[in-house]
Amino acid sequence: VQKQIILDTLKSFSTHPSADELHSEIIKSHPSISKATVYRNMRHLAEKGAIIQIAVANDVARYDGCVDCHQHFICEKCGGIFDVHIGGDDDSEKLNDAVRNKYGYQVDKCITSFTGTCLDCI
Amino acid sequence: VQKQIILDTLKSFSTHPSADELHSEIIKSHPSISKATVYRNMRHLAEKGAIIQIAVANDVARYDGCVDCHQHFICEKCGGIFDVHIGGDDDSEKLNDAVRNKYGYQVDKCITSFTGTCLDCI
DNA sequence: TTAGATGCAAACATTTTGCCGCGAT
DNA sequence: ATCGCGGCAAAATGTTTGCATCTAA
Repeated sequence: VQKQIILDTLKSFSTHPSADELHSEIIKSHPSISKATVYRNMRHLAEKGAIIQIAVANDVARYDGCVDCHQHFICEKCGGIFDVHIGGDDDSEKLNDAVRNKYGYQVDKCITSFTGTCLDCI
Repeated sequence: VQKQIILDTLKSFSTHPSADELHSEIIKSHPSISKATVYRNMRHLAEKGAIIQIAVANDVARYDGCVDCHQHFICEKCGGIFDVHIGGDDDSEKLNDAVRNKYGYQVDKCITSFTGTCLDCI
């Protein structure tokens, strides 16, 4: 199954690659894997919750193989995405509960993204 | 200038329309405005900070004419986006400062998005 | 008269799909 | 034999751009 190759390759990234970047990396070791397969499996993995899809304004979708770190810092200069660990699950749950109580929605999760300028770009 | 028409129409929405939805609404009153103009002006307005572009996973870009309410709840069933007001600017600033202190990035803002199921879809 | 804005259509990039073949159960 | 997965290319989608035109300063 190619799914495992794709998942392993994604996890080997410290950055958060797009499907295209991931495919470029994968074909170095598995030249026959097609882009469609990468896209298909990325979607399946994201639906299963095995990976996280990061939606970025004015940019393609990026993927994160680490499902535990839910926060990202996005540099508006270079487009880089960096992991951020602020607060904890408690804080997230507190926010989720606040939304549940105030609006009645069924809240699955919350994601906080920071934007600005990264160290290299300053 | 069509920019004002576009901005006014966006502000008349209680929902957060895509560029396409916004264009459909605009041509009801101004039939000659083209999609390219809508896209162009949306980008300019978003760059100026007059409107907010909302990036959604597996969906097109949506726009928000209200720049003050920075939080959204996204329904994964119907794709609807709803405004959420939890916490305040203080909380945001506290998070921003935490990221600044821990990582040294220049943090412009943070956005918290909640996902789950909305009232209609429950 | 110049600079910017607009409409139209074509171009573009990203992502999805159809179809066929393959391999495992 | 069947069923799902994968490769390839084509399609679909959303967004941007080139160009000619028009308007306003």
